[in-house]
Amino acid sequence: MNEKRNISEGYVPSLIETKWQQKWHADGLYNANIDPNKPKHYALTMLPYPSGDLHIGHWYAMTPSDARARFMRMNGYNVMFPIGFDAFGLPAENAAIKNRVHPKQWTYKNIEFMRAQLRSMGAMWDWRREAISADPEYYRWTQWFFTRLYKHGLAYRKMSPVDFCPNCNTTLAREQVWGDDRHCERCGTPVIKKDLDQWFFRTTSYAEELLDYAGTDWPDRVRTLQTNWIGKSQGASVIFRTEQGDPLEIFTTRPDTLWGATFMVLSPEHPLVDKLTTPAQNDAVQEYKLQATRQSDIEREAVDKEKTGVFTGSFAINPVNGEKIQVWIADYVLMSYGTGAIMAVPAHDQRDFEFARKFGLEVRVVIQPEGADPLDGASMPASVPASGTMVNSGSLTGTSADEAFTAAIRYLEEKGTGKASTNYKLRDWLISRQRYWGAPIPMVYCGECGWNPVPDDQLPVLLPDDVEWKPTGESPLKLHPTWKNTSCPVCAKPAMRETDTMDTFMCSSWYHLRYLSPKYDRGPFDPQEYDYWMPVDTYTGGIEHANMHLIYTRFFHKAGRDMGIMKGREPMTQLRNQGMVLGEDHEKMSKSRGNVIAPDVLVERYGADAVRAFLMFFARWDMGAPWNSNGIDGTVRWLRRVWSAVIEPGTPANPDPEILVALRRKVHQTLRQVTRDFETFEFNTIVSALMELMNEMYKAREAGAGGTPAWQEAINLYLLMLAPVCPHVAEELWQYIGKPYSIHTQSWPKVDQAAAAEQEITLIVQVNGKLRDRITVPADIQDEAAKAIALASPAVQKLLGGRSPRQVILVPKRLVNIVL
RNA sequence: GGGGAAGUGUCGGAAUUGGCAGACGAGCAUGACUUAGGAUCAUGUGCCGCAAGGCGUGCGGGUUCAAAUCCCGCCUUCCCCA
Repeated sequence: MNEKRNISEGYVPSLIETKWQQKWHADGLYNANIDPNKPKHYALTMLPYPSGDLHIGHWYAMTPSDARARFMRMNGYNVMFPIGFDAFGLPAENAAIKNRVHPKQWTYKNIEFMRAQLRSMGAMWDWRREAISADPEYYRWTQWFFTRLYKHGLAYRKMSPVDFCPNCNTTLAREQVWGDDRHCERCGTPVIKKDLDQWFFRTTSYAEELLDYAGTDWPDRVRTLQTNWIGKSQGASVIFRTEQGDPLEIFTTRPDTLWGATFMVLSPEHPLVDKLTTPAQNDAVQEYKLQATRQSDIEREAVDKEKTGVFTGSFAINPVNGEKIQVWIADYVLMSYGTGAIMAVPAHDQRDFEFARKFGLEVRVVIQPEGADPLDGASMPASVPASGTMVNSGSLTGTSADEAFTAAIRYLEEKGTGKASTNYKLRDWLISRQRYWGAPIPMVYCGECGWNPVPDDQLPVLLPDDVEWKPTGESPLKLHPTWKNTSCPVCAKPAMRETDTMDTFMCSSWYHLRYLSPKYDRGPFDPQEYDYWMPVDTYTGGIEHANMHLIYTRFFHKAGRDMGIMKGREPMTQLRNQGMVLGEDHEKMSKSRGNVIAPDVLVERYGADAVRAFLMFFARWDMGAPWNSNGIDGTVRWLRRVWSAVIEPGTPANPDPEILVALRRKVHQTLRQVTRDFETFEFNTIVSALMELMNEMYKAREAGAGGTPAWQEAINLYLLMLAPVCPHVAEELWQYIGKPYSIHTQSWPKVDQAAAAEQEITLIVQVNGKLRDRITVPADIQDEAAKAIALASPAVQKLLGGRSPRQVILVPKRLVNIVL
C-alpha cells in the first residue's frame, strides 16, 4: 500500500501508529545520552507494578508526563524519560499460591505483556534504561544500600508487632486482613498481633530535615500532607514513678496541666504492664490486652469511640505534687506514638475526660478559661480547651496557661524529673517482610558474632528458585532446607541468613538512580550519569504516594548524601500529582470490583493518539474523575478534522485580509495558551485550545483562507503544538506536508506577540454590578474614554433616568461598573 | 477517627485567580447531503417567562461597587493512614 493511498483513505490510526513507533525505536529517537552542551531535563513518571495489565489509570498518569517531556525536548532540553517495573511484592506471591506459578515467572510474563501495552502508547521512553527491581543486578544494589545504612547506624533490629493469623501460622499484610472484625483473608480466623524481631531504618533521625522543603517545587498539598504525617509537636517528657520504683516516662504537649493529672494510661502493649498488674487484676488485664491486639490503630485512635480500659491495680507518683494516681491500660494509647504512656488530664482533654467519666475517675480543673463561671470538675459536661489562668497548680497557680507551659518545663528540669522534648508522629521505617518475593535482607546471624552484613563481594544474596508454598502461607525462605545456612562473614563459622525480605518501598526509593545506568556493576549507578542527570527535574505520580513513597525516597536520598553516595538536598526538584481515574461506577478501579477499563480496547478502536488526547482532555489532570467513554468520539472527530485540514487545504480564494489577520491572531493566541498550559500542567485546556483553533481554521478555510501563507503557517504551528499530545498523527502529517523528519526534534515555535494582539475588546458595562451592555471598543482605549462610552450606553441612560451615578468603577480595558 | 481534596447545565469540564458564569467536548434538537448512516457539514441548546425581564456555581450567613472565586457555619462525595 503506498503512502498516498493511505492518506486518501482518511485518518486511520492503525495505518500510522505502529509504523512510526517502530521507526522511532529503530532510529533511537528517544535515546537519552549525556550532552554537556545542552541543558538536561530528567522527567520521571512513577514506575508501574507489573500486575499483568496496564489500566487506563496508568495511561492517565503517563500520557501527560510524556507529552510534557516532549514539550521540554522541543524547548531545547536534553530530555531523559525512563521507565521500569516495581517488580517485587505480594500479589506475585498470592498468584503463586493460588495458581501454582512461580512469582518470578508470573512477574516476568506480566512485564513482557505490559511492555507491549506501554509501547502502544507511543511514549518517548528510552527503553535502554529500563530497570526491573526484581532483577538480581538491581536488587544487588538494593541490598548494598541496606548494608550501607546498617554500617552507618541507620538500620537496627527491634521487636515489633505484626498482624498474625494463629490458624495459618503466618504473618499478614494489611490487605490480607479483612472486615471490621479483622479476620484472615484465607481462613477467616480473627487476626491477632504478634511480636517479631524486625529491621527498621531510622527515618526519625531525619524528621526535622524532612520538614524543610527548601529547594523543592512541590505542591503545597503534598508538603502539608508530609508535615502532618511527620507530626512534630513540642512539649515535655516527664518521668513518673511507679509505686515499685520503676520510671514511667510520658510525653505531653501540655506540661502546664501536670497538676491536673488524676490517673495514667498505658498502651496495652507497654512493657511495664505485666509488672504493674496486681494478681486481682491479672485476668482482666490479659483479656483486655488480647482484644486490643485485634484492632487496627485507626480504630483505636477514633475519638468518638466508646472508651474502654482496665485498671492495673497499681499506682504511680505524680512528680509535681507527689500524688498517688491510678495506672490504667486503654487501647486509645498507642505504643507507636511517644512512649506508649500518657498522663490523663480529664478536665482539659476530651478523650481523657470521657474515660474518667466512664470509670468514675476524678476530674480536676487546673485551667480556668477567661470570663467563664468557675469550672467544677465533678459536674462539667465536657473537657475545656487549655487556655486561661492556672488554678490548683502549686507554684504555677495564677499564671496564664501560656506562661505555665515554659514554667512547668523549668520546674521539671530543676527537679530533674523531666525536660523539654520534641515528639514526632513519624515512626522509624519497618522494612522486614516475612515473605519470599522481595530482596532478601543481606544480614547474617552468628551465635558468636551476632548480626553482620553480607560483604559486598557476596552480593547479591540471591533468592532461591526451588521454593514451595505451604498452604499456611509461611515464608518459603524460612522453610527452605538449605538456603539460610551460610558462614559468618566475621569468624567463618556456620551462621544463619536473615529470612525476611525487604519492603518494596525500599526498591522504589532509589529506582530513579538505577535508571541512570541499569547495567552498571561497580556501584548502584554510574557517577558520571549521576552528575549529569540528577536531580530529577520533574517527577509525576499519584497524590496517594505523598506520605509513604515520597517520604521514604527523600529519607533515602538524604541518608545517601550523608553517607557520601548521593549529592544535593533533594532527589526530585519539581513534583506534580495527577488525580485518580475512578471506574464508571465512581468506585476505585480494581480487578475485584470488575470496573477496570483497559486501554488496549480503546487503542484498537480509536487509536493511541485519540486515547492520549482524550485522557488529557476529559478531566483536570490533578483532580482525576470517574471514567466515562462518551466523550472519546469527540476526540476522534477532532483528529479527523485536523487530518482533513492538512490534506485538503483548499485553494486561496482571495479572502478578505481581515480573515487572514484574524487567523494569525488566533494561531498565535493559541500558541501562547498552549505554551503556558504545558508549563503549568493544565493539559485539558491544551486540547480544548487546539480544538477551538481547528474550529476557527475551518471557518477561515470556508472564507477562502485555505492555502494562503497564513494558512500554511497555521498548519505548521498546529502540527508542532499537536506533536507532544498526538505524536503519531503529527509525525505523519508533518511528513505529508514535506517537512524534515522528525517533528519531535523540531523547536517549539515562538509566539508572534504582535500577531496575537487584539485590536478590539469587549467592554463590559455593569450597573450596580449587573451586566447591562457590551460595547466593542479599540483595545488601547483610555480610561476616561471607556467611562464616557459606558455612560453613553442607551441601556445605562435608561437606568440612570437623568440621575448622575454615585460612583463609576473602572477596570482598565475590561469593565465599567456604574453605581447608582 | 485523623490528615488531604472536591462540589458549576443532562454529563465531563472552562472561567486571565475578585470583574461577561457555562469556553471546549459529549448528549439532545433542527436542517443539509445521502439508497442508507453509530459518516460528514451547518445551526441551536443553563432555568423560568410570549416578552420586558428575572433567577442561577451543594446549603445558610457575611465582606465588597463587584463573589464560582475571600471569610464564618453546615451538608455531601472522594483519596491516604507506615
